[in-house]
Amino acid sequence: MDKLTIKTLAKELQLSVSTISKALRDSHEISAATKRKVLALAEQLNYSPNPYASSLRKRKSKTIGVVIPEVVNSFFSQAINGIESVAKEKGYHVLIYLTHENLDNEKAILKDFESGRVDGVLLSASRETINSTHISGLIKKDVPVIFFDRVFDDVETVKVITNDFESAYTATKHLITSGCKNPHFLSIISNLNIISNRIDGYKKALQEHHIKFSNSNIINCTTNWEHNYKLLLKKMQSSKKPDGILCSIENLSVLIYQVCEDLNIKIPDDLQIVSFSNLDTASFLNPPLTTVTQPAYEIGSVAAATLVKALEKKNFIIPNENIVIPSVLIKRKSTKNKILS
Amino acid sequence: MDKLTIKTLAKELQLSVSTISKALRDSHEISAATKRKVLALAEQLNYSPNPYASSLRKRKSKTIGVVIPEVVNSFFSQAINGIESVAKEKGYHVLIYLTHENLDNEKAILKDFESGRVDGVLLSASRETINSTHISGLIKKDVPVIFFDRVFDDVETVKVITNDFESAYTATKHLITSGCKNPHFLSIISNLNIISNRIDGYKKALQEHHIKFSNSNIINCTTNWEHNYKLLLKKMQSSKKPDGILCSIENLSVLIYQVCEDLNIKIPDDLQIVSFSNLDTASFLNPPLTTVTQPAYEIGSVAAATLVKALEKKNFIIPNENIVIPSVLIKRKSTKNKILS
DNA sequence: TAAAGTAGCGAAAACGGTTGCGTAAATAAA
DNA sequence: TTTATTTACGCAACCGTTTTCGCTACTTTA
Repeated sequence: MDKLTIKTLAKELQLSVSTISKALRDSHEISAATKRKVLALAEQLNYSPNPYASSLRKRKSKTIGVVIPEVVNSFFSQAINGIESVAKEKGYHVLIYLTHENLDNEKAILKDFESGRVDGVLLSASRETINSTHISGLIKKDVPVIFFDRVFDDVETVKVITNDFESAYTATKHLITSGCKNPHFLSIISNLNIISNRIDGYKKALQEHHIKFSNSNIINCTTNWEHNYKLLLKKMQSSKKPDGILCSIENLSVLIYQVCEDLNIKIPDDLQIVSFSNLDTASFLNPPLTTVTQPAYEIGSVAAATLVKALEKKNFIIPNENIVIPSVLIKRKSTKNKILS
Repeated sequence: MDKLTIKTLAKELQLSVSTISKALRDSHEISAATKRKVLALAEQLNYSPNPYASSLRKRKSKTIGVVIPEVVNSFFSQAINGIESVAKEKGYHVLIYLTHENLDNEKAILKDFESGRVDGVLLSASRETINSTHISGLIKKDVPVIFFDRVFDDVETVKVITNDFESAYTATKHLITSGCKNPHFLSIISNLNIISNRIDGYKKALQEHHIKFSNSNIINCTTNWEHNYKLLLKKMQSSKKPDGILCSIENLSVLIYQVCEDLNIKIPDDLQIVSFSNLDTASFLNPPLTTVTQPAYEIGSVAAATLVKALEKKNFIIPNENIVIPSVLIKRKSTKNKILS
């Protein structure tokens, strides 16, 4: 079978390729009758235009690149869901890349994007990322980059985020009013805004309740599960062990549950826990986990919609703006919900 | 700034475009000295070749299309993880498409692939899919399609699956030997192989233990959460209510936990549950959920590796073969683990 | 020394659409 | 009827690479 191109149609209908092309794109230069004939034949032969030829000529790929740390994660998979829904609606295709929380991977991916493979980028930085210098190349090539969730302030673009500071503040306050005297902050070492913002919110709550903060209140995990486990095990057996934990990373909440089980620490009696988490199963954990639930789907869809809108404009300028979609604290049984006066 | 193409390099170095192209691709026709110069300039100018021009010319996109029902799902996100890892290693890009369990969406996506957008396809069918007729167009255009997990026997290609029949058999047997007299099968209406295979495995276990099977033993859910909830609620209050459930769909396990909580049904005393599931949180549910855990990552990576291998061959032929990677039954507290003689 | 082979590079034709411009015929305006 | 305008289409350049083929100069072999 011969390859089926626009030329096939042209020959068959005794028309020029340009006429076919215009007819297929519903140009006003072409008569309705001709359009009908062309569409009919295209349909009959099951013709579909080569996207790469089109992309080459139009300098548009109708493709967006999504760069995230990981996919096995409720937050990110929900965000993808949101992204995909608007991409599909707007006729865009989505390329997915995982950094696995590694900065070099992130750099390599963004570098590849300088080839023009994608029209725009949706990026959630890895935990190793310390600034946004590595995206300057993309900006220079007029490839818009929109950040979501894990953003950097030093780059002038749209950042779709949640209210990390307030959420951490509220969550910590919830721990304290539920009786915690020594709430800790469980997280990862990172230069990420979301982390520092959450820490700040946490600190503010401590301050308001006259609980003095020390650096040992912050438990920093790594990517090494074994190491993290031992770290937490040790922490939970120390003399000044926490009676409350604000967990900043969804995956770590499972870890702290594990440690509590192994050490026979009762939640919430011995330790209260609230975690930033989008787990569907939060309410069915033992005990049900109090969560700061982020609007992951919305963050993804808003980021994608903003990007697409920019791409469709003639001379798009990405405003330097934060779009904040608030998280919600869902109180469950891993905290006591006491009301203190 | 002028656009940076192979011509820019050619002009700068007083060489022809073909020489540049060959140098960049490390052709033996080009001297080492020239290659060095070209590479150096390319590096210096931060040149990266246009992938669409290359794809057009080479008729290869180095891109694979991944079509799955949903992404907010431990199994599929782990599978993506596996797919991405081999794609990255082999220099392939991955386009993600979600069917949302809808056959029309699936058809539309596969239809789009006939344009040559992707070199190959990794497909896990939607629950509505009843056969594989809609992929014949792709096959005709020599776009290899490899199925994973949710496969169809009627298409001659590689199918990467797990041992659904045996797993369901083993899981059901586990329920029965743990004391269940009336184990039910919780699932969805679908023509999918995985469903019928699991039902067959379930039936075989019943038969071996002389438990008579009736159609009412199979609880069929839809995509409507509310409807499913009511259905289960009713089922669990009926006179012949189940004392054991084999849940065939990960998402439904949360539902049954919810119903049990609302009806104050004790797990595992009143109802034992085992679910096909890849939830990280399974061991921390209340009670910990006995699961048939599928090798999701491996299924994804094997499927991707097989596809890539086929794509790299000159005249690839996709063998008609099943690659079976076994699941493992992990017994936890949602079943009793009694040992009956 | 002549014939044959090889190394290194360039010209040009693809790959499959898109688009600015030109033009002939048809229609409208003068 | 003449002129201006519109309609509908074709021509050909172009998007940025890749690849075949041909050419020259140089090296090897008989």
